[in-house]
Amino acid sequence: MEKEKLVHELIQAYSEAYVKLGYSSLMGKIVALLIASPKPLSLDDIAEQLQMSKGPISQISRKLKDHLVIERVWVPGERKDYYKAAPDIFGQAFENYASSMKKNAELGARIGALAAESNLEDEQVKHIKNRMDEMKLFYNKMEKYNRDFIKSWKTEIKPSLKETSEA
Amino acid sequence: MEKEKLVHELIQAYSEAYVKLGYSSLMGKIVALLIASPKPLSLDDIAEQLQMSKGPISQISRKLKDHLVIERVWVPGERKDYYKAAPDIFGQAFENYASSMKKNAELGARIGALAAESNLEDEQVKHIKNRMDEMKLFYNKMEKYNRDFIKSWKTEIKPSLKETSEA
DNA sequence: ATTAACATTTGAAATTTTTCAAACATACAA
DNA sequence: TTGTATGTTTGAAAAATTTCAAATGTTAAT
Repeated sequence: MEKEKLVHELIQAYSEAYVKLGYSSLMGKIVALLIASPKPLSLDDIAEQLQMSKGPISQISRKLKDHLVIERVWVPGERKDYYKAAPDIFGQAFENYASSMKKNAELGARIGALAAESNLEDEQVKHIKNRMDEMKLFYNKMEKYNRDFIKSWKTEIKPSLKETSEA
Repeated sequence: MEKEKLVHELIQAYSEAYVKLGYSSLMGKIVALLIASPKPLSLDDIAEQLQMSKGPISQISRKLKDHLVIERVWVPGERKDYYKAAPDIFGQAFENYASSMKKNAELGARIGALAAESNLEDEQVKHIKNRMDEMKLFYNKMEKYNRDFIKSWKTEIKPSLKETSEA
């Protein structure tokens, strides 16, 4: 299979995966493109490869950079901005997801507390309280697993890779 | 705080959370409503509480049922369909997420294999291969953690709750 | 078999999101 | 300072999604 097809497939798959995760299709495409590129790409490069105007690419790239999934890098002698995938892009994406899950634990805690302040004699309120306690417990446990996983990835697994694809 | 406000807050929060996770707002609302309800609700009940027409509710409910997040239950003497939150709704939602993550490992494997079939002399192809290997490794490890977590939840943590909110 | 009570599908309307092209802003070079 | 190369914002157009109301199926009781 030729290189172009390879990259195209990756972009396609990422585009769909990102949509499924609630992000924009363009986000997935940019991420895939940068993952596939050994060299940093400029906004113009990205726009050209994706056949799109620069406006949305500028916005989405900034958002991705804010979320630490990609990085802006300086290329000597160049005036343009260049972007590349973050050194630990998979780990970083996971950390973003994990922090959004954290909010679920908080939600359980918050609504549970409100229920407790309310009338616990009421059958439905009692029911809600129970469900929220379960929710809190679930997402707190999950948080712990998430922390363990990312730690093991960062300290043991990832360092064992020899690629030296680092910045 | 009164009960209505409580439920309203939960619905609001779930609606937003579901959108953030890439599902529809209505999905989140239905889920929240069923979580908050001690009794199963009919499509009409849901439509009335959410102040919406029944069409979309019918569609989304079926989708939620297909994904095992809610269940259809038979209410004696009633002709209507009734729905309730799945007994382990949090665990089930997590399993759905975990299975979508599985696809990431598969993607890494698939594209990595394609790269290997291709010209590994090419710098970019080699780069892609490396990234895909990392991806595969990451999501495989994650899968293992996910399995461990859900197992521990189902066998140890959840059973320790005494609510008996089961079917 | 007919009717009544429901769920589901459908096509159009409303809404939201994405994208574009152009205007604008910024920073560097001359 | 002026001009040029670049990134960003913006308002409108295009596309996709959500919702509704009405039509259509489906099931169960009579």
